[in-house]
Amino acid sequence: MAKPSPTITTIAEAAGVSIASVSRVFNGLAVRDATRRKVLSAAERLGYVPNSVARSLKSNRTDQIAFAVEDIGNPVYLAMLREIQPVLRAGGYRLVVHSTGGDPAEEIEVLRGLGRRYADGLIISPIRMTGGLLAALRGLSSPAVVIGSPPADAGVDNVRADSRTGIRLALRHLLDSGRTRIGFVNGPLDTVPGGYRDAAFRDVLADARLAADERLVHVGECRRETGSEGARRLLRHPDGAPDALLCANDLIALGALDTLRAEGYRVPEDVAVVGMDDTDLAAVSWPTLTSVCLGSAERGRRAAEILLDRLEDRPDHPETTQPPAASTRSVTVEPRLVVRASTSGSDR
Amino acid sequence: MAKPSPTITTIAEAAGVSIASVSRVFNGLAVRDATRRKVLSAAERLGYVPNSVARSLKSNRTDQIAFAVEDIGNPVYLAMLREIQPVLRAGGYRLVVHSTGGDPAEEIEVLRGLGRRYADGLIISPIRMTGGLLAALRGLSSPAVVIGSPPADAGVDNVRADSRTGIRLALRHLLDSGRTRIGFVNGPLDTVPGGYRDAAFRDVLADARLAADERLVHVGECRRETGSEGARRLLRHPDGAPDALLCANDLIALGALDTLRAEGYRVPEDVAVVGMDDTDLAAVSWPTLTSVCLGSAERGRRAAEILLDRLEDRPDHPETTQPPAASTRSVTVEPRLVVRASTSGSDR
DNA sequence: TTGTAAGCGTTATCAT
DNA sequence: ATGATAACGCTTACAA
Repeated sequence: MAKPSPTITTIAEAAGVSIASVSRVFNGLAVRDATRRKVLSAAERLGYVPNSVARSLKSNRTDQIAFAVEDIGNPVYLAMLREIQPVLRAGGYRLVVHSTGGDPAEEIEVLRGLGRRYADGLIISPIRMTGGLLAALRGLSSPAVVIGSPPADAGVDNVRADSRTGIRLALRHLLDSGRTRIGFVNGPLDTVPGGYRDAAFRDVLADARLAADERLVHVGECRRETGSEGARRLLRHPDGAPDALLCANDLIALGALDTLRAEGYRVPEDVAVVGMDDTDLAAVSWPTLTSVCLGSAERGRRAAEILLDRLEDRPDHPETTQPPAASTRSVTVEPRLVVRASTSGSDR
Repeated sequence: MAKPSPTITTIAEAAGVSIASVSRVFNGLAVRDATRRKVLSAAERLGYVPNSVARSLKSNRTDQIAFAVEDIGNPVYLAMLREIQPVLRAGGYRLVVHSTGGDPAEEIEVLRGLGRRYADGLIISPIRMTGGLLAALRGLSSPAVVIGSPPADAGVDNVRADSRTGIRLALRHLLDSGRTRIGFVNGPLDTVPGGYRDAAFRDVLADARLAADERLVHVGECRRETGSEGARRLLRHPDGAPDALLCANDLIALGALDTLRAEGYRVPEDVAVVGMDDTDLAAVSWPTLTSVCLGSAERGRRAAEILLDRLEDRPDHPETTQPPAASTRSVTVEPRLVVRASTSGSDR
């Protein structure tokens, strides 16, 4: 006996009222007390639960937000998710999570999916800002917030990190502690943060009147192996090993630590190491890792808040003239250096 | 000019065909080639995208699966999510993620939400199996899979870990390497795995003819601080420090390592340490942590597969007599010991 | 092959 | 305050 879920019609009949009254009861509209009681008791008895799909069809809202990232297993994106979830929940939204594997085609697919109106809004943290992606974003009918750095004319709300300043903080810290031969292990240059980091590294060194030395720069993937390989290579520098390694993220830094340990260098005495993103791993590694916090968590939270704002602003009657679509919002979250043992002998 | 999204009606008019034909084209049903072309070109021109909500209302499917856990930031649940996502994606489902904060009331709320039919199925990994939760699960109209250990008569598909065997593996490993005074830092006893671990610990010691010593057992939360405190307490044992510490999860083990290091014990020479769950942290800590892998990732994958099976079995016509509702499926994933430096001096 | 029309379960606009 | 009734955008008999 597959009980066909009761609908307002079922309840209306059972309670001897019209479907309109049932609807009113469940929407908290004005009804006589007696009616409300009849409806509620019938609903209770028959186990009625409102159908959110039907409601969505009428109201044109799904109470869902999509969150799309390259890999939800990545601690950086996870940190965003952790902050986004409670904010949206408080706003009455469910969260649909997409892990796109960094494939721009699949990211665009997610955007097209949004056109199907299964979600009321989108938070996306694209790994690469391709033209197709930006076009798809622009064509979106629902509000979206980008966590990342789209070009200013992209016309989309965004929350960005400041990896330039992050690099600067890290380098200043190293220079201040007397390091002068600083190696740099970066991730792919064709990503937005990768490019920024590279430029910032060179700028800051120039400011400090230190010559750029290509043999002190290694480019690879954002993985632990890159850190190991990069460190191995940079340590072989003809003028001797560098006295510090700046790494594009914590995973790379951990790989570098592996190599340093294997090759008998002391950290931080012989070589100081700095990571980026300040993930959980930084506090756990040995020695604990100095890392630049780029504010993933805060960026997630801000993005969610901005999206909720946009969602609230949209009246139920799309015909109504909108308050002149408050122009694109762009927020930058300040980086913060978290000093731990890998650069400062003092804490264990 | 808020362009009201085009619907099949718009397209039908533009293409000079009926809405049925438009629908057929988008569902890959038989239509004359000329018709298909007309429809597709109109759709392309007007930027038509099918409305998934309307489709859901008719078809009674949402193509969404809900995944509910206590805290999506917990590496164990994250490992599940990472495996679940691609499986469901391949099956054509989106993933709605709920982080309930471990509040049974909120878990039940998620289940009630399911009644609203915003998802076709559910994977849930409850931290505590309360009666209310089990009742809510039983009352569910959609298929659900529990990652955890509901009672056999709960009548719900489940994928369970075997923490008993996990504890056994860890203890055997320690005993085999000559440790005899083994401390145990456990999490809350009123959770299912917590209880199992406690019982298993005592059983295995009894099997090995070792007396249980309450002063070698510490119970706390599943947090790093518990590990530090627990280790601190157990090290003060009147007969001297234990020669091994078994910890209920990796986080606790990291806390224990902190204390051991602070108090000058060598790991593993003086005290061996074993964690559980084999999270990313285990490979990163120093020394790297021997840990019992309870198969979170595999459990996630299996749960998703089972759910997809159930979903496939359900005919579009609920009236049709079902194949006798293949009785409840219960799968147990075997634990696996991952030996690292914290118990075996040999690897670095 | 195609079109007409009847729902799917709501919400919202009318009268009453 | 309540009840008919018309949407919402789609799928699907049933007819043609």
